[in-house]
Amino acid sequence: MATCTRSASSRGVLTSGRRPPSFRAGRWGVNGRWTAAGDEEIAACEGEIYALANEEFVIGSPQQLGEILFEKLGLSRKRRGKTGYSTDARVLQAIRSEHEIVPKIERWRELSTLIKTYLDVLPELTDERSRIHTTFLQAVAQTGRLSSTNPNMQNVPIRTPLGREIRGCFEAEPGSILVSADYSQIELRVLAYVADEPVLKEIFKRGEDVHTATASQVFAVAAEGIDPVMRSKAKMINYGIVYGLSDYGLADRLNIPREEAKEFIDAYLERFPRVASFMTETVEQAKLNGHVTTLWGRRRQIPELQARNYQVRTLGERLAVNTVIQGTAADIIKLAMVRCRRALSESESRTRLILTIHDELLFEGPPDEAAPAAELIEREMVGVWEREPPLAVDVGVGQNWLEAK
DNA sequence: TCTGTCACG
DNA sequence: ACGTACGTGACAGAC
Repeated sequence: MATCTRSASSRGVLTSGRRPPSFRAGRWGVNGRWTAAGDEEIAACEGEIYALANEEFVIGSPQQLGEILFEKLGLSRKRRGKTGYSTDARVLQAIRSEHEIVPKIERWRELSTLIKTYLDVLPELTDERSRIHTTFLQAVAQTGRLSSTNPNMQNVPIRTPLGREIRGCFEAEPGSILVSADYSQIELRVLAYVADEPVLKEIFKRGEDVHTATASQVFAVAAEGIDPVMRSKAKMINYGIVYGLSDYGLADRLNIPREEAKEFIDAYLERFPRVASFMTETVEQAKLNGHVTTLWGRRRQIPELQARNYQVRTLGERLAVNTVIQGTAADIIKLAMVRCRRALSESESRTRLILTIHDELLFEGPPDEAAPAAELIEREMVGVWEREPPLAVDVGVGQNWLEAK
């Protein structure tokens, strides 16, 4: 992979270098059986869905699916888009218990997405060494992040059990090993710093689990009393704050009444008051200047703030706050890439940076170098930032990308 | 070509 | 009262 500094490419395009992660045909043979199983399960799903709907239709058409669910079967209509009622994953989740067809559709969606987008495509993109080469775009994402295309290596599945199988298909070259290093909750740490919020900073300085600690603050319950449901609500609130969520948005995502969502947000802002003032001050400044800047001076113009249209203007307000946080995190990982490459080179390491995914760096190198390389990488990533709260990095080593994570 | 959906962070 | 979470890229269906 070529190094990615801000001046690296005037055309804004970088291709990954000689050693991208491989997607091995051998391994694929094993998974060939799995894909066959996937195809069979999809076919079975289809049959069951048609039987429950009492007709055949194109399941992949949101229009036709909407007619079946909301007109023929009379299920609850949630959000609507430009052309009709939404049938997206959140809607299906909310109406899952209303009809047994819904879980079948959810399963069909999961299988068909993973097979069509990844399993059918990636093996076709391997080179003669079974390796895959992505292209990084440096001048697309408005926040300063890199993006990845053809194929997009920054959205390889991991969240579901099936998705994890796909992640595991990316293997180190024979005789090499992968080292994955990711920043832990980098955006929330950046928020704690830029907002100078003492309670949030303290959570990170103590090394506590930030979502559990937030749940404890918001719900006024001791950390020991926080169950997984409360923690996941707090996680939603934590990230929602970074993105500028509304009570309506939180209510929709947590499937709770709007009043309750409003109470959660109010409780959060009361417990972390400097986050509230950071948001209003950032928006105020952005309205005056017409732009925001990240900690390292990356600038984003936000013309939306001048719009007369309310919807566009409030979008501008969310962009202002989010760009400072996401953009600063992008600055940090770019600096980390430069530092890691330089330090590996100076120590005459044979370990190479092969992929960057917003808060994660992936390296490949000789197995006997993995331990010292992991130590070096962690040191360089943490060392980008000498502020409070500190950054934290999780490092893993493995033969494939799933094991390394 | 647009829209909806969904994969990741 | 408004409309309702940020940033991407890929795929399928509708027009």
